[in-house]
Amino acid sequence: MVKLSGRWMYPFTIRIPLFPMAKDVTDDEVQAHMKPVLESLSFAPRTDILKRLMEQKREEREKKASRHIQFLKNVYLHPWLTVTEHYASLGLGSKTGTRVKADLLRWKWVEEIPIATGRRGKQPIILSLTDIGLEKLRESGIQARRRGKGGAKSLWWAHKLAEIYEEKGYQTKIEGFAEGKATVDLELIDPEGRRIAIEIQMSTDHAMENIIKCLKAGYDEVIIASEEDTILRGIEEKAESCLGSEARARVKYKLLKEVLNG
DNA sequence: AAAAGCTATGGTGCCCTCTT
DNA sequence: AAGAGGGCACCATAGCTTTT
Repeated sequence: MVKLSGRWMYPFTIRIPLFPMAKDVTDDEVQAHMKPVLESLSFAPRTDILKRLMEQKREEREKKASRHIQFLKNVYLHPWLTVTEHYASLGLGSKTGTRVKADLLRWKWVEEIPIATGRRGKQPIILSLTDIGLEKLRESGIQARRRGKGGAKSLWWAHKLAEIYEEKGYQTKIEGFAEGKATVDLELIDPEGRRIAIEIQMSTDHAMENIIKCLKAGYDEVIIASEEDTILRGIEEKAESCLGSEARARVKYKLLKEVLNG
């Protein structure tokens, strides 16, 4: 019984006839003796087998890689999902999901971003595409645009807050990926029909533009929300000097974790 | 007030069975 | 044999509570 690891798919049997052989036999004599025997045997050229094997290996690799690409695509399309939510939405168990994620991290296709929720327990983790990851998506024929770094985080907050407010009976609308459009991160309509805009600020950048944009759009209330108190204070300070008292009264400043847990 | 302990929450690892 | 997947124990963490 012969089994060749890796090069021949199945074990096979061979028969070796007993043949008394003189000790001083030459190679030529052996070849001459074996020639008619070898010619009578059928054989498959090894190149075909190798081709088939390589094909099979390639298919396996592609199948595996496609799972990684699927995961990557999911991260791109739903950047607000946490790690385990990604697993669930892809139908991966925790084991498989963890493995795929570990690969993506090892290859530096994605980065982990923990979120300080202000709640007890481990911080949920979301994933963000790296430049390499973005390139991989494009190589796979998926149109993918570069998105801002704080993007995934603010989307997570927007979705989480939307969840919270929906439970309280608000209508909610989350900003999509509309390019260049002046939309707010999260739009709320309370049960009485008051329109509220929530802008999630990861830094003080563009804060005043956002506030003015929302005020002009006619929201009854504008909430500036941030993870950090220092950011809120910084924005508020600017607003104090830029806005009139009427406008100032419509703007509120809240810590994200307090909105989430309050 | 600092330290230690508790606990809810999110994520991970091990071991097992089943399938291919 | 290797991979998939399920079950379950375990780890890490941060806020809360109790002890010192």
